[in-house]
Amino acid sequence: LSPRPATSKAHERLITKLESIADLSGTAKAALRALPVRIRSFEENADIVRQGDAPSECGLLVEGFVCRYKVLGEGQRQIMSFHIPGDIPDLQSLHLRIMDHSLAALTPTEVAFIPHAAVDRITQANPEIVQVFWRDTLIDAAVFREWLAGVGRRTAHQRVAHLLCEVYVRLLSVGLAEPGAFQLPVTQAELADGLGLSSVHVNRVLQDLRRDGLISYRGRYVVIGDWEQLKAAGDFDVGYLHLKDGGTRWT
Amino acid sequence: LSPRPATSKAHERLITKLESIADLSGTAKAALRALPVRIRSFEENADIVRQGDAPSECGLLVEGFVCRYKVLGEGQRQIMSFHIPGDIPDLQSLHLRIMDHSLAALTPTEVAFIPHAAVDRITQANPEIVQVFWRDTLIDAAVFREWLAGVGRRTAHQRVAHLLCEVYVRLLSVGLAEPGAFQLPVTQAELADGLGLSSVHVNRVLQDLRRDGLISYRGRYVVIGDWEQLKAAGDFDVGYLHLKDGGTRWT
DNA sequence: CGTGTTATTGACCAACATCAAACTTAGTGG
DNA sequence: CCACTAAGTTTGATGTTGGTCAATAACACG
Repeated sequence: LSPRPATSKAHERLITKLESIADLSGTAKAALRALPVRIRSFEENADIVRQGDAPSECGLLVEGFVCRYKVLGEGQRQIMSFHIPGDIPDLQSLHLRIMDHSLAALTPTEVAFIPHAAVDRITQANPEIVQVFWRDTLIDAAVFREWLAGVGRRTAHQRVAHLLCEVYVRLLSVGLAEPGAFQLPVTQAELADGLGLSSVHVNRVLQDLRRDGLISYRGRYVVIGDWEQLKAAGDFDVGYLHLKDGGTRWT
Repeated sequence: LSPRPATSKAHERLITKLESIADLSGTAKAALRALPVRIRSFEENADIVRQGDAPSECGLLVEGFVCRYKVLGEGQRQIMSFHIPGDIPDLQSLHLRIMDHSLAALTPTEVAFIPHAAVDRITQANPEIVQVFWRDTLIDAAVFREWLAGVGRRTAHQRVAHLLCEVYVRLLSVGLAEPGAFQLPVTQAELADGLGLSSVHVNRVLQDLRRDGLISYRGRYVVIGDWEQLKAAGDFDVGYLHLKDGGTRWT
């Protein structure tokens, strides 16, 4: 579907993302732009990759929102991360052949698939690119750690506030949020699955945050009422996102 | 302190560990054995690296038990992983300069520090080694995901059982557990901080597991009473550890 | 033996889950 | 433009897992 503009958009998204976490030389950017991609669309709720699969490509998210999740024994779901355009949520499949979790579209989505072989080639030819890609997967891990700490030790209020801060800063860092507001195209049940809470409780906490003026929202559009208080409520410290400038630009 | 035997032990530990998750060529092993290390000891409870540090070396654990942890706003602690000999818990510091968490010795510990410069050199010279190291950090991330799912969605009983399974299999896979039994040199309060529970509750759950014959222990020595039931109780599936043979050898 | 840490117990409590119903909203087709 | 529907949000009532506090018992170590 519309290969020309979509592919170049894919490449620009990727470069924007990588430049938010590291510096890229001209050569590196050129090499990245030469990466072959195959665009595919997914509808809301479709699985992009499934636990147990052994994919031979990585999916670069071009448009839409995506999550990683596991389904546990009793049929409960835990979402382990949300992803925004520019992310490659299954970059890890490059060296971990069997998926230990699934990837699903939370909105209608456009994904640019890049063959593992092409990624292998570009990384072997260009040590700078191994570094950024590796770094990107390490930042994923840092985010998992932060979530783990949150689910393990933070209250429901802190968790919700923290998540809002995280999504906002990440969107900002790739130019996908306006100052003070952003799209969060996710149901409260999905938030709950990411926060280790019930959707009922998420709803109540969101109401508290609105009542206290920290945020407001209509539909899936979130407006930040008081950034400082929201950060405080979420015990949020950007450090763990390892953005290029330490994230100072966004806080 | 005793450089000769300690260093070679460090290298053997590393190689054993890496061979549990990937195949290594002779060249790769030779290169790894040439890695310069500086051995240091830490006492129980000492911090090895601290959140906010920008280490210039990676620590390869040679002897002892180590954990990664974060301290949150209200002074609560969340342990995010336990590490056993052969692990390089801060390998990530290679591409994530500022530590977003701390590393502490849970027992008297021996760590072999490897300068980042040396790791950079060995990886640039040997694509096989980038792959294993990268893979190792990806497996760390997979473990975080599994813990996240556990803390988010599993009951206390499941979490405790799951953790016991995990530690057991990981020790087995590097030859540090006998069949059916292993050392777990960790207090119940530390387990609690890893599981997102209170130490009181961990104690009660452990008693249940003993009463039901799934495990038994004296001091810090755990004996598995019924492996199948323990796995079932913990909803444990080795897949996420991404061991070389899929982990089938250990289950 | 004493002393400090860790494990265990009991009583009580709170955060959050569950269940179920009502209300909104956005979309769809007539 | 108006039912009609399905998804999502909100509310209330009630239940449970696991937390907190505090005291006691076991150890381990010098």
